[in-house]
Amino acid sequence: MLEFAILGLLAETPMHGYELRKRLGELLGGLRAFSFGSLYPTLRRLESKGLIAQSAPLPDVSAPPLSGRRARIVYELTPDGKEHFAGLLADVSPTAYDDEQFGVHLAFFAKTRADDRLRILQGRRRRVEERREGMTTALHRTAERLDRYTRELHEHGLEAADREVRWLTELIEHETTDQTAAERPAH
Amino acid sequence: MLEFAILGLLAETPMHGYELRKRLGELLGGLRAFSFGSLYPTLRRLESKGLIAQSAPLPDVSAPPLSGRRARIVYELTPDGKEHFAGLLADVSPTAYDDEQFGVHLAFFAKTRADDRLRILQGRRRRVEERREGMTTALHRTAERLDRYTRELHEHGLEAADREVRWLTELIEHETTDQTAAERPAH
DNA sequence: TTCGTCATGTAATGGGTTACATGATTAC
DNA sequence: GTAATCATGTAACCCATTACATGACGAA
Repeated sequence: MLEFAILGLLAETPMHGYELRKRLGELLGGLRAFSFGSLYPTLRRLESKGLIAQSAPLPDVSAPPLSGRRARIVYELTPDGKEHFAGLLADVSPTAYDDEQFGVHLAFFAKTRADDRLRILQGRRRRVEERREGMTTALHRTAERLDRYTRELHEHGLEAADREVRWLTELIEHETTDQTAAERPAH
Repeated sequence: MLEFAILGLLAETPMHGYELRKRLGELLGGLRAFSFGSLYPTLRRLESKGLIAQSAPLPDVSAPPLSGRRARIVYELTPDGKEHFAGLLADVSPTAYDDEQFGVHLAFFAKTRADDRLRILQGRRRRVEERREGMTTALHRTAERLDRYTRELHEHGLEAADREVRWLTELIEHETTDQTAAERPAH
C-alpha cells in the first residue's frame, strides 16, 4: 500500500520523504496519513530493491543557502521502479478491490489503462454489492434480537454500501461512454 | 479490538470459538470478519489473563451423542473478565472514536452507561468533523492540480463524512431526549 | 523563548493475516 | 463421492504503529 502510493507519487515528480508524507495525506483525501515510522523504512526498502534512488540535487542557484538546514534526501523512480509501478497499476486481481488498495488505485487512475480502469471499477462494485448482500441477509436473520444501536450501525453501513455502489455505477457509466467516444472518435 | 468484541459477546452468553466468529461478523454488520488465525490465539491469551475460562459443559441429555465430533471449547467470562469489560465500555478516551473501535463501542451501547454513550457519540462526531475539515481545506488547496478521479475520491469521502456527522447528530439528539425523559420521568 | 514546522531516522510492539494441518459430519 | 460446514489450532509473515532521538529554522 505505502509502497504503491510512494511509487505513484514519485512517478509524477521526485520528492523527499517529508513532502511525500504530506502529499500522501492529500492524495487519499485525509482518509489515511502514514507515520514517519513507516515512511522512512519503506523508502529504504524501496531503495534497496532498486525501485527508487536518491536523485543528485542539481546545484540550484536560486535556492536559499541551505545553511545549516538538514539535508533533504530526494528520491526518484529508477527504470525498474517505473516498470514495477506500471505492473501495480495493471493489477486487476481481487486485491485491487480491497478498501484501501482501491483508493490508491483510483488516485492513480489517470495513469491507468482505460480497460483496466473499467475492470477495477466493476470488480470493486461487485465486491461492495456482495458485502451489501451479506449485510442485508444478516440483518434479516438477526433483526429481532438486535438492539437499537446495533441496528443503527447495520443500517448506516448498509446505506454507505448503497451509496458507494451508486457512485461506482456513475463512474463506470462515465467510463464506458468515454471509451466509446475514444473508440469511434469520428462521429 | 478483537478482545473487546469477544468479551462483549461472551458477556451475553458463553460460546465456543467457531460460533464467536460468526457472531463477530454479524455484530459489525459484515464490515469486518476476523480470521481463525487471530481468533483462537486471542482466546488463549484472554484465558491466560484470567478474563475468560472454559466453562464445564453441562451433561446435556438432549444433545446428540457427540460421537466422534470434535469437542467444542465453550468459554465464559470470569468475574475479572466482567470487570475488565465494564472498564472497556466506560473508556471514553480518544481511542474510542477510532473508526473500528467506535463500531465495537456502538455495538455494545446497550450495555454502556447513558452519559458515556453521549460522550462517545460527541467525541466521534468531533473526530469526523475534523477529518471533514481537513478534507475540504486539502481539496481547496489542491483543487486545480487534481485529476477527475482523485477529485471524485475526495468528494465521495467528503460526502461520506457529512453523512456520518448527520447520522451521529441524530443519534445524539435521540440520546439527549431519552436522557431528559429518564431524568424527569414524572411529567 | 517557545512553539510550530521542517527533516530524518531507530526500536519495540501491535494486531492482525495467510497458509497449513487435522479430521469428523451433513447434505447433495 | 465430494463438497460445504463444523471445529481447533500453529507458524510465518506483513504492514503498519507509537515512542523515542536529534536538530535546525522562522515566527509570535
